[in-house]
Amino acid sequence: MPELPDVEIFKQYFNSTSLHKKIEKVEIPQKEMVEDVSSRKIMINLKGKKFSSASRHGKYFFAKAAKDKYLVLHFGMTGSLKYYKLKKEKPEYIRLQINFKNNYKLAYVCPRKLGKISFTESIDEFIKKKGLGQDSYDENFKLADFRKLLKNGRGSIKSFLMNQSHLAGIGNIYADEILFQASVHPESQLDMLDDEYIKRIFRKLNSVLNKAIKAKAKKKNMPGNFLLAHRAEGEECPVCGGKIRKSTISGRSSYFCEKHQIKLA
DNA sequence: AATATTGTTCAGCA
DNA sequence: GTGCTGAACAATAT
Repeated sequence: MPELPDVEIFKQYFNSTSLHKKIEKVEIPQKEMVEDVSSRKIMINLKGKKFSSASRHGKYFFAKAAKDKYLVLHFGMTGSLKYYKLKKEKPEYIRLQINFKNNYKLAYVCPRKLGKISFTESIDEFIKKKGLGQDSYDENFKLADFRKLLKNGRGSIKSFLMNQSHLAGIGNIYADEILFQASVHPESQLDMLDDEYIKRIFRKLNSVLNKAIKAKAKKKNMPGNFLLAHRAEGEECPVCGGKIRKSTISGRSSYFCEKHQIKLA
């Protein structure tokens, strides 16, 4: 479930396992998943280097291998990272693997192959080329910026929150969660949201991402009033006791409480 | 067995 | 040109 909080946790995991270790070999068994560059280029640029830091923009992950050299990973719907040593710990569906000199390996696992492997000389250029908007979990992202962004959008609030060119990092699960916490129906139209609603959504956007990251993006650690653990038709709303409903918005399953989430349309 | 699934891209349309 | 919507994509779990 890699949305922003998940990728943030992958970054922390990477930082605590894979920095400052010499890279002996890079294996890319799934060349089709490499985008815009050759897999050869990635291997050549990583071999013999050490990762010095990692960063994230929206759902994209960047690992710095040298000055102006970054491995880029996107996790699609099912991607993850695993650092391991023993053969019996080796995960299935490895699409890229970094073998370190200390005999540990970092595997990029992606069963459904909807992720992407890439490489860039400039993170800013990469973000621009991808047309990604402001990162949703950036302390410089303020209410005034959010207001400005909303003015340029049309359609439903949920589609807006999920649109990576407006705001990078929020996907289906967390868009639902933010709107659930803000008591706003996902199909509410942007032009109907007054400033009170905008403030509320923005506050919840921040608090939901914060709490999700504190919970290590794990469902079982999430606060009890989160929708996340109750995403099923007919479930009881953990906030007001209403019924959880499901509908399709922007081609994705949306879950919301029919009782306390108000529809503005 | 049929159905659902966390994301992005691209064609089609307003 | 613009920007939104919905289908397609791959492979698995239930």
